[in-house]
Amino acid sequence: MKKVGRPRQVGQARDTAEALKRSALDLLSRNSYRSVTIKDIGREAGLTTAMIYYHFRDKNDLLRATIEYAIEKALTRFQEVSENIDEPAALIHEWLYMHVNLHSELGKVLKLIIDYNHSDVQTDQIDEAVQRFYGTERDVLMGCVQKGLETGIFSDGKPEEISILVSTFLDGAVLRGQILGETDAQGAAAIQTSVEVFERVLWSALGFRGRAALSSRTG
Amino acid sequence: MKKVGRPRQVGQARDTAEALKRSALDLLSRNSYRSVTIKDIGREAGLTTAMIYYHFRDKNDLLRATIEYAIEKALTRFQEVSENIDEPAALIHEWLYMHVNLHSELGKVLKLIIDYNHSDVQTDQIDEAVQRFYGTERDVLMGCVQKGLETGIFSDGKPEEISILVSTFLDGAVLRGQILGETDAQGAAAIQTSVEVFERVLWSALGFRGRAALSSRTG
DNA sequence: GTCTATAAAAGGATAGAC
DNA sequence: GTCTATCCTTTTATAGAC
Repeated sequence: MKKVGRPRQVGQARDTAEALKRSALDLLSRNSYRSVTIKDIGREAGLTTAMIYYHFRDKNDLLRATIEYAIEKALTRFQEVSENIDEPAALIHEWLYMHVNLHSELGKVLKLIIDYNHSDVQTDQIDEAVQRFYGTERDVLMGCVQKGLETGIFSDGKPEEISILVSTFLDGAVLRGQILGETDAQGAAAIQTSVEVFERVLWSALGFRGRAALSSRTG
Repeated sequence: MKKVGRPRQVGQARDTAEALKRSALDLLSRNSYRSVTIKDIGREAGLTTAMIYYHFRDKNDLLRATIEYAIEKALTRFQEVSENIDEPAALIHEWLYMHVNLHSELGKVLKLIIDYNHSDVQTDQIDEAVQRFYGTERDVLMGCVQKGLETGIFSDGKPEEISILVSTFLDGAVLRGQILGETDAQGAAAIQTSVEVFERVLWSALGFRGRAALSSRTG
């Protein structure tokens, strides 16, 4: 069922819709859904409110599109990291520090998910995107532990449990970055410290004894 | 400068103000500040909107009072736990499981703090209350580690680092409880699992070898 | 201390011109 | 595809009776 006929300025349209989503993401990561107005979003994108209703059904629809946009962008990052690293300990290491480096982006996603969960807007589409988001993390982490146990570099830990442990901790770390550091540097520093400590503790929980080689690369 | 003269129905007034704060807390823990209306809060408390303006300056003032109210209640709980337990490992254990048992209350506080941080309402009073909240946790945890190292039941770990590790993790756990379990049981289960795993990992990080005696009490 | 009624402002949404 | 102008609803806040 492909759309035919003349696609008039369709490139332009996509740009505008995306500009609106970017503006919405930016504003929604700093303020709640209800406190960000249609006018705010339009102004931020250099457009008027009417344009939002041309590209989206209503404000809720823009929220849906924005959350999906943010999650898909984050998932792309997730894949870039996880596809290029085979060695389990190295991948976990990268996973942890990806959260330090991208704490600002990931903080926005987390903030949006929290906001969405506490809003009256509930759609299957977003629910699935959120599930995909956390599911990907779970798959990556469980896969790492599993593989590490098989190859013998890890001697301890259940994949399911470690996965929950890590992703719960990282949620906390990213959240702290959001709560503490309004100034970006402060947030980054807070996350960095806690992740460093956590990594050491994690290696110990996994019975991993080769961290010196890894941490010299990034730390 | 003490107020004298007849304090007409002053007890009643305090009750009403507190009822409003309780209603506000309840609604604000499930919805954002901007999406909760003055009318909602009034209705929840069985009163009209005008009463809010009798007891509080405006909506922002009610938010401020509500956050302080929630934080003070949580701090009271914190003290109840930390005052009655001397042994460091037992106190840390209780601290962790307090977050499981009170995940609903603490989730509300966390939600309010996040909301406050992302609102345009910024007051020194609340900032101080938030600092006191996290400061208390920090003091308790650092105190435990310090004492444990001195008495020799812990053989490893820096107080500052462990404190950051634990409180960051617990933020994540409580947040997960909020995100996942709209149903209270689900949230509790999710937190419980992750805290159990974390506790084991933590004892290992502290070089603590007596956990069997402790976990049999609560686990 | 509490209510009813209402003013005043803000926000979401649409119609119609270009 | 985009803008201007505007309508309608919701929400905050106040005045005044009881």
